Amino acid sequence: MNKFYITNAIPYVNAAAHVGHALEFVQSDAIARYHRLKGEDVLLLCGGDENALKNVQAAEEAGVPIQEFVDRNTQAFYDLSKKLNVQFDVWQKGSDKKTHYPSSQKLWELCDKAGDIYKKPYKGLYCVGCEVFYTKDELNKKGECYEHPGKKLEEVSEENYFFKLSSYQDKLLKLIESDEYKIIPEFRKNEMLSLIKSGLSDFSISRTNERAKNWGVPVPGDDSQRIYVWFDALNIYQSGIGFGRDDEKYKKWWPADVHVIGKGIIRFHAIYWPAILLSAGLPLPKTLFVHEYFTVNGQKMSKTLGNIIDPTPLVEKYGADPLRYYFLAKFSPFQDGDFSEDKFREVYNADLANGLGNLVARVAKLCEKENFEAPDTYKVWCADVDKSFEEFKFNEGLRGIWQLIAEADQLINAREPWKLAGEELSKVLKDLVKRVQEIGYNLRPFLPETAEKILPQFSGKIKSAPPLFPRLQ
RNA sequence: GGCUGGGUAGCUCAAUGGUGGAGCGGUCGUUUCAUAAGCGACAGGUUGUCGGUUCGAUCCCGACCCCAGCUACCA
Repeated sequence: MNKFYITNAIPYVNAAAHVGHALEFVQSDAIARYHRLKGEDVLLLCGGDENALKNVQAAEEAGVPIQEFVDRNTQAFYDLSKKLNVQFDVWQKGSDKKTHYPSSQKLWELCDKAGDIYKKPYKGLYCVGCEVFYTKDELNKKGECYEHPGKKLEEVSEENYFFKLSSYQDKLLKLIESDEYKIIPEFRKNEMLSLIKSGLSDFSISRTNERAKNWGVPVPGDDSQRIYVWFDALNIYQSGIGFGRDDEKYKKWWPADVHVIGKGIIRFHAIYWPAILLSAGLPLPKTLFVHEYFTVNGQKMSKTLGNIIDPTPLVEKYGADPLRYYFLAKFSPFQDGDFSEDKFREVYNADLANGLGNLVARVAKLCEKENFEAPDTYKVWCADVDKSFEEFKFNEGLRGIWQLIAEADQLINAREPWKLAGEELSKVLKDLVKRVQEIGYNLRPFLPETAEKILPQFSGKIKSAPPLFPRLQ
């Protein structure tokens, strides 16, 4: 049995989840379910990026101890995943001292042994908002960072450890160019290639305890420093499957078959991460699937704009599958798409209530009246669905399924089964039931709850049931 | 500023170097198995602007305008 290891990006837990997180959860879950249903041995991982300094700041602001703060926030993300019927097999917390700490320290030691970690005094412009050092050419005309215009940068000097990213420029270029580490979509791959060609600089991978406020994974062999963000956060993909503590498990699952991420963190996944793994002598992930973002009225969601949409009330109001459908069917993963509840409601009525739900209801009723007994479930994957998971174009797979729904509706109108009887009627019903079974079967990775209602309803004696998706007024 | 993506019917998007398509919404007709659902029909949009290449461009080239994103701690 083939293993398939997929990771969802580790949410940054300094703030609450928004619909964008929900989108990625659902995408990862659909991919994982598809491969699981294909008979592969699948593991889907997510977790909490908890060691970042912003968490410390946010916790202080909230007046809550750091650990309690990250536990609470991470839990909120996990709860959201459950509400969306997303099945994470592993939820790895970055602040877990037993599992994650030793794993990140091992990774550090491997890179250190390879001679890729060195200490040097670093003097730089530090943005307190970003918790990051910038070089002059990374700042706007006023010498401020783009994320926090109006905020003056501090000149800070401290000794940090650095990772020799510059040594891996040529190797990375080859690996990405050849698709040995495949970046999807193509335009993101090209973006990364040109970034690598423009030259890579070494990056800082530690902070003093003071700056880190004693939060995060201690640097092995130097208790005055903590491992800094990305070196540690990316390693959750490994620590969650036993790296550094359970070799058997790690060897079974690593490397990741797919990392699912949003475009905002592509550099770290496309460049930092493979370089770190190369240094440590570990296998590289196979595919990086980079999705775009939700916008609201054409603009990015941001705290400063105050246009962040909380998915939780939406799931509670409409249920997981309607949202999953809207996310997966009505957006291209490779293009920003505008999210709106009004549009969602329109889609709900048109596609779910009038389309899928109504078809299931009308066929069920026709069968019930005839005491029709279903033949075995028709178990065939649609070509559109297979293709959509190969290419990560979930919207196209669902479009294919909705084509089947339209064809079934057309068939009913054409054959008018309510006017038929006997042999002729059962032939039509048999055909219709087969179609509904096919639809239910293919719906499983996308709308698991709905599929789990349709398939049992259309086996054995078929009975009418309450509407799958009551029409919204 | 640099880089990326995009500007096509009310909305969301697709398409090809050769008389501009789909879905949704809307309008009209029709059916009754069904969730006031289904089916059928209709929709005239100077395909961002200006030039160029071409027998011919929405699709190729150039310039420009507009929108969005990334610019090293964003799903």
